[in-house]
Amino acid sequence: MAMEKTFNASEAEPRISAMWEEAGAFAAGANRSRDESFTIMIPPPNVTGALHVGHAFNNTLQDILIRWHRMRGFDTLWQPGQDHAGIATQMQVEKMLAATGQPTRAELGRQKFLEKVWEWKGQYGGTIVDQLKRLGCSCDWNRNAFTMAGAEGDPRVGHENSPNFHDAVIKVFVEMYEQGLIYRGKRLVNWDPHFETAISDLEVENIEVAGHMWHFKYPLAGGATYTYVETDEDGTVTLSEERDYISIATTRPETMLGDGAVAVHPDDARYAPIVGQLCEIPVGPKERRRLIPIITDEYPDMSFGSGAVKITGAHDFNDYEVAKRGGIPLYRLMDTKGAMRSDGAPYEEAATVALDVSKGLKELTISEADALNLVPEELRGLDRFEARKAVVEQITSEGLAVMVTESYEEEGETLTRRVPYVENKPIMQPFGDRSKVVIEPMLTDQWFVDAEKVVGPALEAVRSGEIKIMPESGEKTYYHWLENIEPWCISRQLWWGHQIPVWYDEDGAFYCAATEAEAIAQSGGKTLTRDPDVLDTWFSSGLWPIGTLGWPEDTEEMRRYFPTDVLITGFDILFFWVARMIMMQKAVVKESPFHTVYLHQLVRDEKGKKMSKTTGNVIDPLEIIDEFGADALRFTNAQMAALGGVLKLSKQKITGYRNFTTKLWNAARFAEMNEAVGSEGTVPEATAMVNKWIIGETAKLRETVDVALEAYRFNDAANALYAFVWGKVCDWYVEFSKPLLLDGDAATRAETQAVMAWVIDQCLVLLHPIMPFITEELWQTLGTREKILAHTDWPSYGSALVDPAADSEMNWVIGLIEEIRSVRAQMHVPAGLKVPVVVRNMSVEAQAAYEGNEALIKKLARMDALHSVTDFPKGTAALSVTGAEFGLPLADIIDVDAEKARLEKSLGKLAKDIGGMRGRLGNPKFVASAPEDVVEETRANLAEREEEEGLMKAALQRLADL
RNA sequence: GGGCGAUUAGCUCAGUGGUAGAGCACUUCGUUGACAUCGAAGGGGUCACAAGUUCGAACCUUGUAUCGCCCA
Repeated sequence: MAMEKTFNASEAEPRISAMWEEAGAFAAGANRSRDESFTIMIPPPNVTGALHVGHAFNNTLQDILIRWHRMRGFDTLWQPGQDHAGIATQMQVEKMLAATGQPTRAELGRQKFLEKVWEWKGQYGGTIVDQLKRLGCSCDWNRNAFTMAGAEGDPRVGHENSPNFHDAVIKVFVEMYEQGLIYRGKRLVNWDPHFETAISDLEVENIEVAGHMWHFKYPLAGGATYTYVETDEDGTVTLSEERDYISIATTRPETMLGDGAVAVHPDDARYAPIVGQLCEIPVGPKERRRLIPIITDEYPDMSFGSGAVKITGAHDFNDYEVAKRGGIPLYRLMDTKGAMRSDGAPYEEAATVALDVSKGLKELTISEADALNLVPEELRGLDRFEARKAVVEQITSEGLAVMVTESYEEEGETLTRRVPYVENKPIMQPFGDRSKVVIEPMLTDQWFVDAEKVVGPALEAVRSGEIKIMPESGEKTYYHWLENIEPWCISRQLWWGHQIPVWYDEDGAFYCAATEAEAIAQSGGKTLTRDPDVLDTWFSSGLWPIGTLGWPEDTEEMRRYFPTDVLITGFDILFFWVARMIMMQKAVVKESPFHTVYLHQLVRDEKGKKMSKTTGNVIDPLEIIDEFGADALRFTNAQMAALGGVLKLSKQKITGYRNFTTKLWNAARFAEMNEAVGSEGTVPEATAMVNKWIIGETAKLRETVDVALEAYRFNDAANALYAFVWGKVCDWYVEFSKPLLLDGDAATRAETQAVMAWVIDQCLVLLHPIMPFITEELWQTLGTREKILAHTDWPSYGSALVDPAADSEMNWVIGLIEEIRSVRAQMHVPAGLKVPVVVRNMSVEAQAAYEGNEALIKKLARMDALHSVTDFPKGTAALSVTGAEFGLPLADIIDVDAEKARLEKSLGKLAKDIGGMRGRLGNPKFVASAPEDVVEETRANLAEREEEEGLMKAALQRLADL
């Protein structure tokens, strides 16, 4: 049965996948031969997800580690699963409903809508699993988990064997609540007006956009005036005028309606005369303008704008802090959609109450202030950006905008006019990372994790080295965030998610319990209503390491596989997920969930740009697998995985590694054609130097690969394998073996077959973690095996197999062949022509090396005979080889000028090297301070180079005689 | 503004103190019995710049320039 010339990936991959699956090859503990476990938790892709290049990269690295450990006999588990992805999934299903003409979410109601989501999940939730299988991921697919498993409505499709994740989430919430780590509060949170839910700080993207800064006058109450004085650095007065207003700059005029105060810096002399007075918000019905106090606070920056800041505690995070410090009421202006409120009492009524508050006649509770709608009737119900326009217009038309003089051209003349002072300037605006709409700081009741209370052990775990974050720069980022951590808002006003286990009675008192029955019992038998909100998706994925192993039950898996070992994930979710997992596992089971975190960058296109649909530079890993095979993509991923490096994926690179699979295939094909198959796995005995040499090289490779993988240097492992297979086995060993296999005696032939078979097998074994498909296919094609390759033992041989004599002899042979080829090419000797070689002054070692390998030297250098001479004939090109003076007698063909140029060039290079080495050795300080082996090596090197130089010089001399 | 990182061959990037590397691209040659998805040979680099530490610096220190990323 002759092998095909190339590996047919599209035919073989599904077949091999099926074989692995049937064999249960990836089950937890498969091929286990020792006690240590090795566990990786997959970063659960969104259940809505489709495989993109980032997943492909990330999962390739995980699979490499998993397969490597499984082959080494560890009790290995790669835990797969999906994340329920609250917002993303709810969005996807709503889209589907709209596209298929079904009732909307609101029309369906909560229960029916959730049924639709579960249905959708059953239908499409397995997509990513199939795609990961195509990549060759050796997860224990029977254990596939889901972060919503066991929640209400779960029909258990696609994660039938996963534990009851929901119970774990609820238990943790209740426990953390009882420990005082979770609390409910009315706080300013990031509100997404599109999804009408609170989101966490991390889900907000601050993007710089073109914005405006308006300057308005807030008139002083009762027409009061003061002298406004500006001075320069020296204290010289630069401006002094009577004012009846205070000037305020704002980028958000629509929030003026909710102002509770104007703040100035306590050191700001300009406003000292009016601190404590009231001023008027210059918007709203003229007869009912609200008055607010002018207060002092450290927050305003005296050099920014006018130095005076309006304080809208309910719509700005900085103002919120000022308002809390100053006891300023928080007036909410918008509804959940980001429109101006239209609820509550008429403006006049609300404004009257607010005025009493400003005057100190009345105090409001937070809820009372929140109930007050201070939006004037004509603005109620308007979108916030419409309201902004209306407010600006109103103020300007009333003459309360700060005016500046602007010059303009008209009919060739330069004229001036007075215009409102509006600065065009870039401002940072918050956007929802999912909805892409402007986020509104909003005062709402939410649930929070008191992050400050759980952050300590998480910080300590990394500081103490219990958890190592790679690359190290990740640790700095981690510290920086955790040291400045804010409360984590975990409630979401969504339907798809873990519903918060809290029930309220009619009086608003609440009871936190795992079940409704327990809550009722707590309440003393009252009628209760459950909190409609669900938990942030990241709250549940934060429990991934234990929830997937059956916690809170005391399971066999928990005991065997927890704590897990390595987490491989993208840099972008260090805070979202990694830090929170550490915090939560520390809080719940008092252990670090893993000992190593490997963070990688985003996978980009070949130019380093982010892949995006709009740019059109998206590479679809499934198309790549179709075209080049999964192994080529995987090898490319491994090869580009330099720690901390930018990941640039190009089709050209993938093509190159696809070619590498072909190269490997053909080396195996050569072995098969020469019956060099059927290795027993034990290192073969060898007598021929060639065979001893390649065995030693293989041993070095195994060490290099293990050292690289141990250090998560996937690129080093991949590059070493590539260099070995292509540069050592294919370029040299296969060629060396030909004379032995074709013309050698029976014993040599048998030995070489055995060694070749072993070497190819070792290539397959060592390459398997990176390229599982082609190696498995070849493994089973080349012999009848006891075990599949995925379960074959990883070798442990090492440098003891290196034979120094074989090593130096073969390197000498390679050097000689390369030198002959080089001279031939530069002298333009026809490629097919066999040439004689002359030699003199051959050392014993050189003679032995030559004679031991004459057949293959002759073949690979295309030489016909070696003649010993006492003097080189005229027109002989000298070879730069140690241990003997070799030459190519090319009297008829030699191009004297070309040969002179060649010699001079190599002499130039030699002179540079020799100069450097002599300089160093001539420096007594070098000899005194440098390590002995460095000095020794330099001496030996120098001697060698000097010998070469002598040969070249003599050759040049001979040319001159021609 | 704060933090982190990068700058090495035409391109993409390895290289943590001891002779500057790989892949691709390029040039020349090749129907050599595994492979043209191939083989052989070759050209190509003041390691961003400046100063310092050192016997010795692409590598360590400081500064400068340029470019990224994260956070405000």
